[in-house]
Amino acid sequence: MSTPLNGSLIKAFEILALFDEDRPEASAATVARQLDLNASTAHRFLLTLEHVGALTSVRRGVFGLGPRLEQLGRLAERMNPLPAFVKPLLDDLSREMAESVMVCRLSRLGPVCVAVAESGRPVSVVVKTGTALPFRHTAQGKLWLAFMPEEERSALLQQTAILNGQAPESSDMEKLARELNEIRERGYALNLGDNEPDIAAVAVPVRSGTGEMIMSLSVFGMLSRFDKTFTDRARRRLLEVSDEIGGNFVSKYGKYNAR
Amino acid sequence: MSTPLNGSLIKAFEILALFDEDRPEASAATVARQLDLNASTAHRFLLTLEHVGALTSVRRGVFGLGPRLEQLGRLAERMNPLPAFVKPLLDDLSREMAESVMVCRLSRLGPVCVAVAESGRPVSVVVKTGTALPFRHTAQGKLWLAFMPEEERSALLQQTAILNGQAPESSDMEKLARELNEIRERGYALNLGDNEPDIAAVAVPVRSGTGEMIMSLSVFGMLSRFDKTFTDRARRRLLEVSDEIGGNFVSKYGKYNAR
DNA sequence: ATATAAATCTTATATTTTGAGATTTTAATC
DNA sequence: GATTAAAATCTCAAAATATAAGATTTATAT
Repeated sequence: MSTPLNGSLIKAFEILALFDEDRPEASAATVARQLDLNASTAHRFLLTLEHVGALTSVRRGVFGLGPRLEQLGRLAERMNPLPAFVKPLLDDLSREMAESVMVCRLSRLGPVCVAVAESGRPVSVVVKTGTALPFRHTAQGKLWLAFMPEEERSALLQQTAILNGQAPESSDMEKLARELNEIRERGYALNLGDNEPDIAAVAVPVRSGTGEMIMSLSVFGMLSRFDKTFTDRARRRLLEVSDEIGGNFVSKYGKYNAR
Repeated sequence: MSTPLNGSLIKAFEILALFDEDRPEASAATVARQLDLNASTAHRFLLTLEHVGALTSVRRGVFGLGPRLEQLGRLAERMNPLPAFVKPLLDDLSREMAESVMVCRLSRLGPVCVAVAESGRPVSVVVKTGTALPFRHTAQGKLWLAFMPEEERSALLQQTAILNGQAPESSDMEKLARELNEIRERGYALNLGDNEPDIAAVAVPVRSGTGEMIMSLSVFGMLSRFDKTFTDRARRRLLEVSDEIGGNFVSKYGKYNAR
């Protein structure tokens, strides 16, 4: 057969997978029970994971996720392969639509552009990779809000308001909630000059195999060029390409939750 | 002696430590050379790390950090032990100063309050953990800006400006640069009503063993109570406690880079 | 004080990991 | 096209380590 894998390492990551919001800490007894390991083996794994910084000792016998994972996680985010994967697809789509196209992942700052193909038109909108878009008033931002869990959306909107130094009006929140409902039903988001007067965008979700939104894919450009014919065509093409990205990226890179 | 550690797992994390900005990808040959491993062993580790999602295959034989690390990193950040560690120290200091005291870590949103001890005064400033402070005009924000690398500061200021929908004036930038220079020379930052008219704060860096800033420690309260005598005393005490936090936290949890 | 459960340590043996060597793949050169 | 060299990948017996049974220590409740 092919190269066998290292069983210890697999077990170690199974241990790391035990931690989540509902289980922020674990003891050797917990690990032993959950993974059907001998207590001594569980204890040794925990001590080793602590030694490498992946876990940290909360108190005697109890461990939580550690700083090394934070560091590696941040490094991994800065280096992920997504941009290289989608760029060729974006280039093709951009040529076809004769507008700029981008893919965004979610960050706490808002949807962050991770890959962009520019239209090459003399007058067009320029967005650089790494740019975070506002959640409110952009197609990408509203799309992410529409498809994220309610508690997360509330927390995020509150954070954004604090940063902007203003409290959201409740009538604004209701209007937004209605709009997000529409987006969920339609399956795409539109911006016709809401954020910047002359800028328009159509955005669709890219989904993982289990249906959750992992990226947004959008066409954007000058408002004057986004008539109904164009936006309908864009929406359809975007949804086709997003299916292609979702399917191929997942099969190539495994389940990839961008959030 | 005590419980022996699992050597395979240690080696796996040594492999993960090979990746950084200057080495975003690695092959089995690279790993074998860097860690003095047999090529087959190196190959097996890489395949196993890919299997668990810690690495991802960029192309045949070449791997980069993978999505599982991103997920674990984000989870770890949400659950780190820092708040529990510093809270008793903050409580003591808050009682001594008769003002509120907090520790912030850096996030892209700004310094985020991870632990706070409130003063218990009838009229005082309330900040909750999880709250992100603005970079501009707060003592904590300016402190972080002062001690972060130039490229990172520029990128961050640009991001913040985009989110706020305004471009920074160049005279503002020069004024800020002078102010950040002062902060670096003094070793602490002050806010006397810059952000909110009635709020004052003194903030100092907490450093790791290698000298980089890993947290900010600050006293904050009503401006009317922050005369020169108080701010001088606060600054001195903060610097003493920050040394204590930096030394103890690092020895307990290892090198902990909050950024 | 006693009892119990869990954390931690010890150590012989069972199991897995290792690495030498074989095979396959790829890229460069002629 | 053929040849060469380096690296990726696979195979399998020997070496090394991981495992787990059992002992000891610790903490908590009564």
